[in-house]
Amino acid sequence: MDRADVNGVTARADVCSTAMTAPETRNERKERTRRALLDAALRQASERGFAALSLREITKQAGVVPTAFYRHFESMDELGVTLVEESMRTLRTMIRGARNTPGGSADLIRASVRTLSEHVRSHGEHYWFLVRERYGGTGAVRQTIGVELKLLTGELAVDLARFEGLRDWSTDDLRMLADLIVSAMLATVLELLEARPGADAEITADAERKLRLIFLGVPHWRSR
Amino acid sequence: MDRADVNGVTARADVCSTAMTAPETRNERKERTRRALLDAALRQASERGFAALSLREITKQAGVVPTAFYRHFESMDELGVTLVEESMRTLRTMIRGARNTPGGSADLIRASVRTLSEHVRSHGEHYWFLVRERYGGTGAVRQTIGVELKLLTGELAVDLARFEGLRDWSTDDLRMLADLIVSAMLATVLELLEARPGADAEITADAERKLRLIFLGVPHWRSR
DNA sequence: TGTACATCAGTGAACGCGCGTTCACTGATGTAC
DNA sequence: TGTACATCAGTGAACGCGCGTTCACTGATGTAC
Repeated sequence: MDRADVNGVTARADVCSTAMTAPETRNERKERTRRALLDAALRQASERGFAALSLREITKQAGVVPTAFYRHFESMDELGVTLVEESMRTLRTMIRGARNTPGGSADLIRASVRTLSEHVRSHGEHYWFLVRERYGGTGAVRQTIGVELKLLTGELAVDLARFEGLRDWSTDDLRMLADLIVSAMLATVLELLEARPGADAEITADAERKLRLIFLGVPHWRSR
Repeated sequence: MDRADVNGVTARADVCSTAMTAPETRNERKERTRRALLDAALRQASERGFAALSLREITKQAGVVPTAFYRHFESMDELGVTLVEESMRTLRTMIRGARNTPGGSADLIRASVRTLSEHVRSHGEHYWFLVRERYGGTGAVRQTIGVELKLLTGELAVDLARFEGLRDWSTDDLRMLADLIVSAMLATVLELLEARPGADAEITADAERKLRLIFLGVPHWRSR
């Protein structure tokens, strides 16, 4: 496969102009090329890392000539930041999903971990990208992810403050707890990504146990 | 600086052949070039990631012509694996140091975290390399680190088994606990590496609190 | 509706550059006698 | 100790390749009248 031929629309339109194929405006076609570029970049970045990407390979996979790249992005960095934003949106969606599950504390842990693992399975490339670039990346991409993760940790701390045994915890202790949870869950994400798909149940059970252990300590915590 | 001039020995030997400068055999000089290559590679890899290295830049920094590289390594991959081994040796030294500190449980946490943070400060490049390639790397380098980290976690689990409250824990629970500790400490390492040096005290205090919280849950753990 | 013009996504040739790797070489160090 | 030869770390020219980026272009789509 040499060209993905994203823009073979013209031919198709000629063949079945009277059928129900969308007429597709110039803007729509441009947007489609843009997506093809982002998708190709995400796929490659989640495999080899963003730093190893080449503009020429991306455009080739997107079925477009190298110079066309500049019609959509000013530089690879701009594309990278766009990918961070999209991946972060995925992550936030997951967290919102986990937050909104009803049920008691034990069920909440189980439900949250399940939400996490399903999300990792269905958005693997976004999670690969985030984990990879968080630790292995450079420049704007890496930094943006770091900042966004700190924000998410902060939000989680606020969520935690609403729980029974945590109401009287200091802000700083809550942040510490949120931090601990986030790093445990990031490790879980990496395990899920690296594992053969069959091992999901084992990994999620493990993640649940880690969270359970952490929360077992909560009632006995003294700030000083 | 164009050349590091690792091998400017001849000139020096000419000038002060009667002084106490080492005569330096051919083997010693070769070893010195090898080290210069490894050092240059480690420095660059810990900044930009191993995947972004170029053989030509490494040899330039080592003060040697590109083709000389092949006198020491068959490929960049071979050099990479050597770097993993050296970094892992550093990590193991640290863990051995932490293991051998005497004192009670609370002191042990404090002393271990201190050992960790001092080690990260004095071997920053090794830790950058490990963290970067563990998550962001590819191929042999990444895989080797993953395996070695699993081994270390296993050793930690064995260590934990000796503690009072953990004697009757199942092997699997101990591994889970060790896993949790390792991921929390890896997150701490990354924080230390990214922080301005002044923030060390804060970060280590935070790491201590995380470990304390985890161990608070231990007496209340029920395996099933 | 039909025509004349503007827009602009995608093209393709061309550029200079740093890359990894080959090869035959040089000349100081090491070794055998 | 002195000489003749072997070793081999480092050299430098050369190669073909994929890279990012420039530029003038084409021709379908969109717009104004």
